Amino acid sequence: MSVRVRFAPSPTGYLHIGAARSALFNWLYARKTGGKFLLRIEDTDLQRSTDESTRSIIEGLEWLGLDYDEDLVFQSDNGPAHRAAANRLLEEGKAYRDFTPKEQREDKSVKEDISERARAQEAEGKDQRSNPFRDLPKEESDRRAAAGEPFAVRLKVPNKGQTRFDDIVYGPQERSHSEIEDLVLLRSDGHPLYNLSVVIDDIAMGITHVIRGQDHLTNTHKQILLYEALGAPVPQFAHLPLILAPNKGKLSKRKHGEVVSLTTYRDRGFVPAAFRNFLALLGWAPPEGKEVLTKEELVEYFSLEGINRANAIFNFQESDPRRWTDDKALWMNAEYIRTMPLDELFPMLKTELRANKLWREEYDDDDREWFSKTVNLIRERYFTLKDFSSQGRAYFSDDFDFDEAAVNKNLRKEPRLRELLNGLADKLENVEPFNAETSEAALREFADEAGVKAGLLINGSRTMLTGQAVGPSMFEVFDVIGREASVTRLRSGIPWSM
RNA sequence: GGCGCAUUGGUGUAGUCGGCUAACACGCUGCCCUCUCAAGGCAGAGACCACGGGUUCGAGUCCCGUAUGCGCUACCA
Repeated sequence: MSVRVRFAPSPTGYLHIGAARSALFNWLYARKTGGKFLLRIEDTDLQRSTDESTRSIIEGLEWLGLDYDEDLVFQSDNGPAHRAAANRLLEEGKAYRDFTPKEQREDKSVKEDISERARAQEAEGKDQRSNPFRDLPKEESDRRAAAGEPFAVRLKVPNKGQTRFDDIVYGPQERSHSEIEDLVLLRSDGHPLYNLSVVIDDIAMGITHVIRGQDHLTNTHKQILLYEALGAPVPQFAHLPLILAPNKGKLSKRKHGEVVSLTTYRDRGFVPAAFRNFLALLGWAPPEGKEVLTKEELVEYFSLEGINRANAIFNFQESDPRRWTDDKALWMNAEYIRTMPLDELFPMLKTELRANKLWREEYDDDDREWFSKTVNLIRERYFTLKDFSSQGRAYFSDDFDFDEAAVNKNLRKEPRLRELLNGLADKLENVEPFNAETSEAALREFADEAGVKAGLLINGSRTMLTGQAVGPSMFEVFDVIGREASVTRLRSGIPWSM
């Protein structure tokens, strides 16, 4: 039987990186096994679900390069099927109507509520199975329902026995039925609940392997009970360790802000392949230790068995702007930027430069060679695509800012420098041809004549030409900026009047 | 409260059937290179493998217990 997996997010906000990682693992497994990767939007919570969120999920997957097969499924379209399944179980006596009035519950105190109820139940000697309606005769149940009395539908969990399954990641799992309550399938307003919906939809979609977050590990037993009640084959399960915040708590938008949202990485200049690569390494390790892997290599090496069981911490420091996200993610991105084929980098650069009005169409044809050379020169020290339009601005435009610290360090320190740099400009004006070698020779010669260290002129030039104190080899910069612009910039009065 | 899962340097992980002087990557420190910053090269710091006990000639690896963290326990998803 061929593998069918799915990614089933609920569209209640941005795509969380944890969810993105689940999607990745599902996708990898499908591609590895030649199976299908399906996408289902779990939009049954109408209040919280938005179209915008659905769009961002689809865009996010696309950005990561995770293409899905077959048609997109909206869970909300399957409401009737969910209800029909619940009613069938009711007919077959595998579920029952619970006429207990619905309890109002405050969302914030659920956790305490649960504990309190559990303690109270224990004190009264009740167990999960103590529901007065569990064994209500069918006729009476039918009569009360017909009379219009509201009811929820609950699964009749067997008193004795246990469910067991072999999780591909976590190994054999066993849970006694006595630990499982009679879960609600249908609310009293007829709305199907999560556990029912997933199971029905997974059956309908022919899912063979359920790969999802570890937060569903214990609930899996309930779902297995449903598969069995429904007479459907139980899929294989593989639960993934969770991704936690540095304090080992939940990674949430409210607490941690934009770091958890996938779109942030797109917007802040990540190369999709780099982020995908980083994500794959959270909870999984390639068998041979090589960590920088192409999409194809990820598919080749991936296996569910290789997934780690302990939760991973997403390591970032909110207080430090340089560590706004995980160090390794940033490193991975830089690694991709400086080593990936230019052909693949160009489209991303085009988008980035265009957004900042730094793109010129000639970069695609006449100036292609110059553009390649320039990008190659500067990409080595950049971490994100954004750096090309910020730190790299001076390479693509004459209109750039001077970094004040750089001006202080490289220009103001030496009073004669303004005059010297003007002299250098005069000298460079007559260098023929103008390139890295000749500009170097000219600069060194000029330094000798003036009796100053070459470094003084080099560093000064760097700041005059790029506005910064750091950057590539100065002579390469002269070459790339060109004679005309170099000379003009050397003579500029701007930094001197700052 | 109950149940489940996890626990290897700051972080991500590797450690097959028990032999480890505990490996790799990121980060960190220093040196080299050098016109700066990176990259690269080299060197290094950092883990009594959560703790306690047991089995064994020998335990990160097996068993039991404890602690801590996380998850689930909803007419949320």
